[in-house]
Amino acid sequence: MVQFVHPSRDDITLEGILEALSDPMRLRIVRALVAQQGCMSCTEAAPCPDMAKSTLSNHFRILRQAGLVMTSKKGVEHRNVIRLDDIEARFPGLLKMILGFYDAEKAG
Amino acid sequence: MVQFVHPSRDDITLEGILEALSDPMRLRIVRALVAQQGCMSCTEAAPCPDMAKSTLSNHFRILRQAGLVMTSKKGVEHRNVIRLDDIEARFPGLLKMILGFYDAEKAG
DNA sequence: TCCGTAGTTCGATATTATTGAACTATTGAA
DNA sequence: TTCAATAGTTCAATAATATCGAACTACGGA
Repeated sequence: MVQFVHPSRDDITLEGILEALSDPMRLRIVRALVAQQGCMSCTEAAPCPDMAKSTLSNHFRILRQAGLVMTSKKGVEHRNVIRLDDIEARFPGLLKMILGFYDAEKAG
Repeated sequence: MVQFVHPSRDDITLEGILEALSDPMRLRIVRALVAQQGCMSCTEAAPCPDMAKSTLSNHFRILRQAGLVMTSKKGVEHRNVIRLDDIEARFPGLLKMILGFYDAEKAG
């Protein structure tokens, strides 16, 4: 049985957040999770369909370790939720600002 | 004669900024440059004294490419300045917020 | 019980970062 | 001028990290 380790709110670091969000694929995953306002399986939140499962799994592991994502098991799939409250408590406004700029850039 | 390439303001990307700031050493360099409110040589802004010159040089190259730092040559040394205005124009509030959280974290 | 699905883990390869050594450009002193 | 010292870059080799496919685990349904 796979058990996930999530850092407590206070153990979320700026370095971890920046490191996690510095990868374009992970930024897209986080973007999708925030937009969803609920949980998504890993495959649902996948940033591109041709990415290897193992790579996707690794990205989620990094997002979990950074404290950005909380994963629980539900049946055969994993339910991933963005830890909005914890991130907001730790770094108020940061995620919203980054995603805002991200969206603006994508919108052109 | 070494000539430096700096992206124009509009070519500064969020991805580039996040990528550049996701490295702790580069974040410390940027921290120092902002605090200085003026130019610093590479060695002056070095995040730790035992870092290899080539590594330090590479970090500055990444910061330049991201559009965070502007480097000009003055005599035997390089004058590095943080591109505050350009970054603020492109991503208002972002750098200030990140550095604010960084300082808060360091203050413990 | 057996098959399909969703993810993880593992070992190998590909990419990226770091390093020391050699090099360039500039300054200052003999 | 010439020589040594300084600041930083470039290069080639190595160290570290990311990606991948294959094998594996766990669960659900036929």
